[in-house]
Amino acid sequence: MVLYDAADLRSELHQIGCRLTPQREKILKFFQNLPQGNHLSAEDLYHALAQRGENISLSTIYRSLKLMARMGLLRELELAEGHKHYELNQPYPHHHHHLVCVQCNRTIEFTNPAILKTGVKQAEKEGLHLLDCQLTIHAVCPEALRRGWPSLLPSHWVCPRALNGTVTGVITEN
Amino acid sequence: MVLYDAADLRSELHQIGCRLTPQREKILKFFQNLPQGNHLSAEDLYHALAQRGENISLSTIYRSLKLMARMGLLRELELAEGHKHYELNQPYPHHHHHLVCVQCNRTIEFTNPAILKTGVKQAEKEGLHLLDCQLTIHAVCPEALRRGWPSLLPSHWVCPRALNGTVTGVITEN
DNA sequence: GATTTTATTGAGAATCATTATAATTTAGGG
DNA sequence: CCCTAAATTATAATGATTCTCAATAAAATC
Ligand SMILES: [Zn+2]
Ligand SMILES: [Zn+2]
Ligand SMILES: [Zn+2]
Ligand SMILES: [Zn+2]
Repeated sequence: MVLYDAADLRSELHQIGCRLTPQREKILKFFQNLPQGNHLSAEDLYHALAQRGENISLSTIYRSLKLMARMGLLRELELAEGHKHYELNQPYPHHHHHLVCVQCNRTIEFTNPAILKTGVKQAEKEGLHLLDCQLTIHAVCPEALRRGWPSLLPSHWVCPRALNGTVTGVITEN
Repeated sequence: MVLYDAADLRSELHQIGCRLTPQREKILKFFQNLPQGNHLSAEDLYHALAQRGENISLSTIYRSLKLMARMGLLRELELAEGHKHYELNQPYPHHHHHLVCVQCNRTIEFTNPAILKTGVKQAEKEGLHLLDCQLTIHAVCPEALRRGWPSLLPSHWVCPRALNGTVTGVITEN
């Protein structure tokens, strides 16, 4: 786990012409003390801090999250909920990915170094500078499947799961 | 490439208690005729169809995109722009992933069967029904790096790229 | 330490994407 | 062809995020 103290953070900020403020310090510290596996929205963070007596305005929360994500201190996640979530950005070997149930939003983390390697290779191949690399697996729990969800899937839908499956419709070579 | 004609689409829709409408037919057909590598937002699609003289209301566009994504006909993508993008959902072996420049939004597709395998394995392990599996690689082009972007990255930021890199701050075992 | 400069904060307005509402139209089973 | 439920449309409403600007506070300079 990588820890930035106030001095580290000040130094990182100064390098890009930004200042260390109590708000930024508290936000980063909050993420550092958050148990692994938590993914907070701006609103989540706002309320969590408020509960601790730290009243940081929502504007500042949004601004800080974006800034710190750009700085590489936080990681911005698109899970399955319509708003962004953030977590501490842990470099390899703590880099991980997410499996999300689109029905109940349960999120499971898993590591897989091969994926990061793929990202490194792909970015290199295209001459780009890699920033992040996220595998997001969308799924539904069996309970959800039983009621509601399956009715919206074509009965024979086999996509990505179907490594060798058949599909209806005309299949043409492309 | 998988092609659904009107009859196929009607059948898919009827299975879930929905009707075939000219709007739905036109939208699907539009995606089927779209060159590989295009990723349209709702607004994009709205305008593209309008240009062809097909005036489908934005509400219907939004509703159809969501429906078809749930049906597995389309794939919903979270690229780097603040709105969703859609493409035809091609099952394996056409399943692919995306490398995005967060500066210019250029998006490059690539295939990698190992990633889908990881998704299948992970979902299975957790007892979930896999729906989709997307590796999204965020990067910036060198031009962007030169001006602007690098200034917002700590000079020594090495994350995910740094398979063996060093990081400032206190590193503790976790 | 006081002064000056400039980034940052906070409250609220504004914007953007998306979803909901309700009246009208239409698909498709009978 | 008729009837009912589903779908479309225009519009309002929502929700997340960003913007604006006056007030505040870092930190560079004196
Ligand atoms: Zn995580
Ligand atoms: Zn959430
Ligand atoms: Zn694509
Ligand atoms: Zn776009």
